Amino acid sequence: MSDGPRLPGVEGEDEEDRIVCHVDADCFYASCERLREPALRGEPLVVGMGYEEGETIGAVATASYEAREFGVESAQAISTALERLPRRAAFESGALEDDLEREETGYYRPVDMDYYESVAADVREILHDCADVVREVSIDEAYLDVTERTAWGVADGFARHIRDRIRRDVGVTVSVGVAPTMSTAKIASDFDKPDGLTVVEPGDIRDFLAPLEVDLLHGVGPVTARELREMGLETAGEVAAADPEPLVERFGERGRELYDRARGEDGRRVEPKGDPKSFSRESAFADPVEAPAPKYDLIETLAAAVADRARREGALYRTIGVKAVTPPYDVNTRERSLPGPIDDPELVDRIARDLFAEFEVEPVRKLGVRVANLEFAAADQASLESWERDAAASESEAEVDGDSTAEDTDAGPESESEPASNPTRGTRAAGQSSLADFS
DNA sequence: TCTGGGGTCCTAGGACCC
DNA sequence: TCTGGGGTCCTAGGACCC
Repeated sequence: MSDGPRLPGVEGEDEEDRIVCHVDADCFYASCERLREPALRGEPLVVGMGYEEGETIGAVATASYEAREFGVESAQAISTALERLPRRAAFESGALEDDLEREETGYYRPVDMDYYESVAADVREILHDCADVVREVSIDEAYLDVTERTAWGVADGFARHIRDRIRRDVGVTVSVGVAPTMSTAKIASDFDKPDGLTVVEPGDIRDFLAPLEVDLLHGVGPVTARELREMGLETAGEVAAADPEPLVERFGERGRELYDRARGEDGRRVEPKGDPKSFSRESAFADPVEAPAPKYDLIETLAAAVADRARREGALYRTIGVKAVTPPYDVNTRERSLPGPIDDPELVDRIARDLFAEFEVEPVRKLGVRVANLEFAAADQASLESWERDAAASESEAEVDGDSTAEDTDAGPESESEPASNPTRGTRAAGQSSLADFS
């Protein structure tokens, strides 16, 4: 497969020059809405989470570029968005003040994940057709290793091909960044949105990154950006030229990473995403609630939803947790780990209630239930009772052959390319693992 | 910024073990 | 009884991402 020319003196795979492509859909949810409702094209459009037609609660999931002109931003409260950009429907029914122009209003739609998923699946198909390795980061974003498919010098044509094919066959626009590393490819895709195409060749990385503000680096949020500025570091170039020691001192391992990324150094290879680490469901009250009953009702609903999700995905969980957000916005988490992995909705409910009891009398704005420490070994309907029943019996054999069973899927690097959410993943041939054991 | 939902990774202290 | 040092697991919180 890799019969291409090798650089002299370069042996290790990690040192090999890769070509990484980052594909990022432009305001994806809004694009999807326009796909099935073409009248929304060119109009200000806001897609709201937890939003329902005519309501004012929820938050902005995606705002079209036209809506952003009015100061609508993602993660904003819908109520704020509505102040800046009133609903077109309200305008047309004459419900708004008469000095408002039609052009000063926009469309609002609730999130419809099932539909967006179906569009994303079409995009994914094209991406997998264009690359040997694809890492899907989220519904609207993926990294592709296209080293074997293109070369520096013609990479822009290859990226254009991906972009145009998605537009033609699916009908949504994406922005593409190409670079030798994941972190720079990501920044490149963001550089020229929407419908952008940016190629950063190996020799140009430092110059490309240098003028960028630190918060454009992946992993730098508001807190880190402020601290970096306090250290006198405003741009990626300044971070790249700085002494890394104070960064490591202040930010730990992340400081080192930050320094590397700012220099365009990133040893990560594009690898398919592994199994999920946790499942959670959460929900907010319209106003803080003090009475215990509605809170326990919500815990029950969330616990059932999470347990159901885990079962559908074929996951066992060993840790159950709750989250309670109390005013003003204090996030409290409690969790408990069990002796062994289970699939037991009753127990999720019981433990979630138990963990939540501490907040029974406090005002609560938001609640969540989570399961973690997941195992995707073939689910055999474990419950705590059955686990305890079996524990004594299996303890001795676990010592002997626990490592060579399906359980070792957790231990190694996530290099196996089995399809996710596949209940057969525990059935890997015994012969394969024994070969690996001796090598 | 007055706050939606679903995730990931890191850190730090304590328990516990050898 | 007090004391070392290393390793792992658990829990809570925080920053960040989309």
